[in-house]
Amino acid sequence: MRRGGIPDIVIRRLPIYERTLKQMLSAGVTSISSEELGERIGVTAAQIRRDLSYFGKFGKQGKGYDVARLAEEIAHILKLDRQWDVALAGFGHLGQAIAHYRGFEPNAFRIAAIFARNPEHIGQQVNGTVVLDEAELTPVIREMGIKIGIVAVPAAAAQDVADRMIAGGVRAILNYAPVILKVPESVWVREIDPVSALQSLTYYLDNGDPSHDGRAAPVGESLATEAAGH
Amino acid sequence: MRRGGIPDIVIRRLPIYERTLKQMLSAGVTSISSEELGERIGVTAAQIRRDLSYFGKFGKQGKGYDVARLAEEIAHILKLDRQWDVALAGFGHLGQAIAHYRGFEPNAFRIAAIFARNPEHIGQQVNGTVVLDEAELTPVIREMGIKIGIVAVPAAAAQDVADRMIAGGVRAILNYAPVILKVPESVWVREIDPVSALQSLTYYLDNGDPSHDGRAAPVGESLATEAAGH
DNA sequence: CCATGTGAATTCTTTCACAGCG
DNA sequence: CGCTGTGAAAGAATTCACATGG
Repeated sequence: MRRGGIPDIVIRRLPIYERTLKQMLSAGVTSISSEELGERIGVTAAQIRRDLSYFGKFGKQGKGYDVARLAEEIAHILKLDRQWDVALAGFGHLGQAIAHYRGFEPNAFRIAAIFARNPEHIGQQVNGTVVLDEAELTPVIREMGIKIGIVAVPAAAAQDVADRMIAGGVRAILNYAPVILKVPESVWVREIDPVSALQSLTYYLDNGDPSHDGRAAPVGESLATEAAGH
Repeated sequence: MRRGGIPDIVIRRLPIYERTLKQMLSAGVTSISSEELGERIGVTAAQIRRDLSYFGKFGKQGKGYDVARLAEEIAHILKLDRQWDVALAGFGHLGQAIAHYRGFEPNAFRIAAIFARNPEHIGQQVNGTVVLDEAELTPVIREMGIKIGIVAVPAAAAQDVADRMIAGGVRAILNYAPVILKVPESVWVREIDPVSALQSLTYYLDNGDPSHDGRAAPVGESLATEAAGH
C-alpha cells in the first residue's frame, strides 16, 4: 500500500480535496487557505499542507492556494485529466443503478462496457452502451484496452468475474461484492461495503430504548480514517 | 474517532472477521487459528490477535479459535445480535437498488422506512415497506425509534436530509452522496464513495497505452487500509 | 502580518517475538 | 508442541510549531 512513494492514505484523500475545490470554484471562490479548506472537509490544515507537500509547492505564503490551479494540479496527479473507460460486470438492481449513475462522466470515468449473465438483460442499452454477454468479458475488455473494472455481481460469482477481468488486462477493481478478492500484486482493489460499514456503526449505538437519549457522546470520525463532519 | 476506548480502525475490521467466520462455519470449519483466518482475509495473524485482545480472550492456546463462538462474540461486540431498523432516504436508481438488496436482512439490518420526494414513488412497496413522502421523514423516524439512516439522495439534498434524520433521532448515517456531511459529535457517518475510490485508483494506473503492459507493479493494499487480496 | 512548507515531536498502528497455557 | 495473548519495538501518520517568503 505504498508502491515506492506516497502513502496510499494520502492518495485516497486527494479526490476529496479535488471535489471540494471544484465545488468552491463553481461557488465563485478563487483563493483559499489550508485552514478554510480543512474546515470545509473536516481535516486539519496541517494535514492538507503535508499531503500536498508530497507532490510539490502549490500555495503562496500569506495568501493560500489558487482554487482553480490546485484543483487542476490534483486532477493531474490523479490522472483525472483524461477519461477512463470502465467495465461494469453485473446488471441486477445494483449494476443498473451504477450504469445509470450520472456522477461518473463528469469525473473522468465512462462506463464503456456492461456485462450481464441474464439473457433478458443482454442487448439492452444504457446511455448508448449495450449490455453484453458476460461470457465475452475477457476478450472485450482486452480489445477495448479497459484497465478499470467494477464488480457488481453476487458474492458467489465475484472472484470468477474479477479473475476474468484481470485476464483481460484490468489493473484496478472497484468491488461491490461482500467478498475478499484474491488478486495479483499488480492489481489494486477498493471495496464498497455498505453492510460492513453499517455493522461497524452499530458498535457506537446504544442498544436499548430505555432512556430517551443522551449520555456521553462518542466523538465522530474524520476523513483521516474514513470521512465525516464535526 | 476513539470514544474512550477502542480505535475505530479496529472496529471497522470486525465486520470482516465476523463475515469470514460465518462463511467458514457454513463451509463446515469449526476451529481456526489466527494464521489461517488472517490468510483468508489478507491481514496478519498478529493483527487479528491484537484486535481481539481489546475485547477479551477468545482463543485456546495450541488450538486456535472456535469459529462459531468467535463469530458470536464479534457479533455481540458489534451489537449484531439483534435487528436494527434503518431509514432509507432516496428512491432513485440507487435508493431502489438499496431497498431491494437482500444482503441487509441476514446481517442485522432491516429497511424499515423508505422516503422519496417524487410523488410517483410514494406509495410503492418494496418487501412490504411502503415508500413514504420525504416530508414525513423526521416524525416517522422519531416515532419508529430509528437510529440508523441511509442517505441516497442527490448531493444537493443530502445535508438537509441528514439534518432531518438527526432531528428525528438518527445517530449513525451511511452516506452515499458525494458531500461531506456536517453532523454533531454524537452522530457517526460512514461514506460510500465510489467516485473517490475510482479517482484514487487511477493514480496507480499507467496513463498511456504505449507498450502492451508490465513494468514494476505497485504493491496492492490490504484490509489494513481498505481491503483487498494479496 | 499571514499562511505556506517542513523538521521535529507526538500519537497511533502494526509487527515482532516469546512466556505461558492447554 | 502449537498457538494465544501481549509487552516491547518498529513503523506510519498526524500534529506542532516556526522559519521563511510574499
